[in-house]
Amino acid sequence: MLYERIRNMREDRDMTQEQMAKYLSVHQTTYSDYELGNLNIPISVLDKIALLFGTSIDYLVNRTDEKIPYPRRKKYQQGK
Amino acid sequence: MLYERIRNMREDRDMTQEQMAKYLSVHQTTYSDYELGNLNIPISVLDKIALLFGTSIDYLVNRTDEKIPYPRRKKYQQGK
DNA sequence: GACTTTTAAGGCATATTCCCTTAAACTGAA
DNA sequence: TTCAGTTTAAGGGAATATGCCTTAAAAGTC
Repeated sequence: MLYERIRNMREDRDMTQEQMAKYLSVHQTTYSDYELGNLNIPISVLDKIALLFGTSIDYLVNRTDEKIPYPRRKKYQQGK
Repeated sequence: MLYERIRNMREDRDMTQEQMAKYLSVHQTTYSDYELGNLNIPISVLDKIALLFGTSIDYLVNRTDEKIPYPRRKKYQQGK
């Protein structure tokens, strides 16, 4: 499943969907649909999740098994 | 601009939007909207672009300045 | 200038998103 | 083992976004 890692990392941190939803400014049901793969996760959301979990988008979407994030850009502005 | 790097990497390779569109199985105008930021690029598309350009999604969306991607997963299935 | 190639804009049917309400699943204490 | 509280998921629908079409504009080429 595409977003299995996000679910696992959330559970590893003992966070609820409600907490994640609040952090991401979406509804709990929307977040649930993200984890279930019913909805495509927008880049802006993946960006925030990667930041929260200290990993890369590539890792979140299973492109790599390396958990450590790429070095962040100095001037990087968090996407809206 | 969010997708400026994609445009630059495409031009570096002397590819037209039409060629990119064909590779991604979308219309040229859709691809144009991607580069212009009029449309959000789905993960599946970013994945294919990263693969084509030999970089990471994180690099494409300006999360890092590191162009070289982490090693790909062995069993990684290209998302639809 | 004319011609070709490439990129962008306007418009629109369709698909998707996100939230709401509600239901189901899970937890733990009494 | 039931009951209340918590957490997650399903159904439905208004609002929004998507992707393609046609066409226009821009950029090269001769």
